[in-house]
Amino acid sequence: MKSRNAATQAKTIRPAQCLKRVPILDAAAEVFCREGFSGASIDEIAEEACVSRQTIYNHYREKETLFVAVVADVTARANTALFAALAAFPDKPENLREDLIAFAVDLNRNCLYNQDGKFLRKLLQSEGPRYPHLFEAWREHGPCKIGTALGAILARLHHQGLLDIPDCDLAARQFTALINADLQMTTLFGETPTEAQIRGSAEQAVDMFLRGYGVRAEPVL
Amino acid sequence: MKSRNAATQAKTIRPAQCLKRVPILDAAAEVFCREGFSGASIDEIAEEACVSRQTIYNHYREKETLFVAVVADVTARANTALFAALAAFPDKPENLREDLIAFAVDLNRNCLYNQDGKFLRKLLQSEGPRYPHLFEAWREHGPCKIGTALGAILARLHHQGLLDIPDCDLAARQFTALINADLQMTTLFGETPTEAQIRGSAEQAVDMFLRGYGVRAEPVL
DNA sequence: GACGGTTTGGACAATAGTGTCTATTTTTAC
DNA sequence: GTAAAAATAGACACTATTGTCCAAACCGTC
Repeated sequence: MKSRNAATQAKTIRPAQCLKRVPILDAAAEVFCREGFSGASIDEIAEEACVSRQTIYNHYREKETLFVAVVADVTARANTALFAALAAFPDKPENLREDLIAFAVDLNRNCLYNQDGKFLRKLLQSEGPRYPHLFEAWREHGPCKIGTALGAILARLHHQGLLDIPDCDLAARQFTALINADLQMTTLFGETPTEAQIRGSAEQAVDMFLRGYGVRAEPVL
Repeated sequence: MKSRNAATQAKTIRPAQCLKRVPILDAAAEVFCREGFSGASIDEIAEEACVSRQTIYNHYREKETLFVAVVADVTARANTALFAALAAFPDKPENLREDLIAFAVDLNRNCLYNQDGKFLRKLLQSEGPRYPHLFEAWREHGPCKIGTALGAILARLHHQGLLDIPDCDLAARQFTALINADLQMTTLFGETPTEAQIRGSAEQAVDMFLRGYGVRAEPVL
């Protein structure tokens, strides 16, 4: 919005070997998550990062630039965690119930209910409409991928005769919904669920899922 | 935070017959929902309500008072809508599948995915941690009640031999989770689902629910 | 039409936050 | 050791916003 005369302070620091980028991004994620975009102040972020305010302006020209960088940072981490969880599902499951439960626990613990997941839940909802393009990369590589990728896994299980699923994409959405069923009340408080809650929720969800889609001869023990 | 000398402007307008309270509350809900608490300005609310800024300060001493009033207003509406949906479920369902679908549609359309539901989803998440007591009335009468009340309905259906449910409270949570399974991706965009989406989601959810908990002789047609 | 309660508009001080500039110091690299 | 890069601290203009004060205009009813 300013005239930005190219001679003086027109460029930010890039070189990548800077000690302060990571602390700034972490602190900014924390404060943005707690206060929202307009509620977060640069001073507060600087203090939490143990960094001078000017340093932040050196790296990111303005508040919005910093916010964009934080979102990119968090979404990248969230996506790699998501792919790791998907890749960890065994090709030939030996105990289907246990494998599904382990997958659900992994997904919830390392993707949805860790710090990054909390950030994305809150910020996407509050600032998403204002930055339509900003979370698009995450939506496409994250939640959209989880649908198709999990759908593919379920299709394989169906093909292997371990499950009986008419619509695999729908079943994938239902699976992710079920593993959150017990935890949504907890997140209403703004708290993060305990390990025991995550485990219990996953067991209940998988049992319901298998009751609906298990091969009807007898549920896998 | 100010000295507030009791002689001058110490009391707000109460008499209840004031033409401007409703427009103010509606506009404030809209702006708070769109901008968040700290992002919303009194001037913006006044303009949207077609009201002088001073009028707002006459009714509600400060921004926070207005916010509290808005939350109370919205939660009251949301709770009555919720009880209406619960009360509308028939005592002796004739066609269980259709009755459950109608209930799910009613719940989603009139409680979770209308304007009030959007407000509560967004504001509880962003401002909930800062006002722990503020949303408590809604949580107790709303989401907590929906669990027990829906659990009671399901227990009755189990008792009537129309369903086979080992844990009714768990089944209630799973039911609400399932009817949202298809819509969560839509809400990530900040959009509100269409009537057709709500209907389709309800059908898929009830079918899955009945596959898991229907009496196993034959699914109700 | 007079009166109390309500609404309005404008002016105002106080505060807080953004972004800039500059000079100085610390760290890193060669 | 020296030079470049990065970090710091303080002061600054500018803007936006909150909340207050006041006088005038606008209702309704009696």
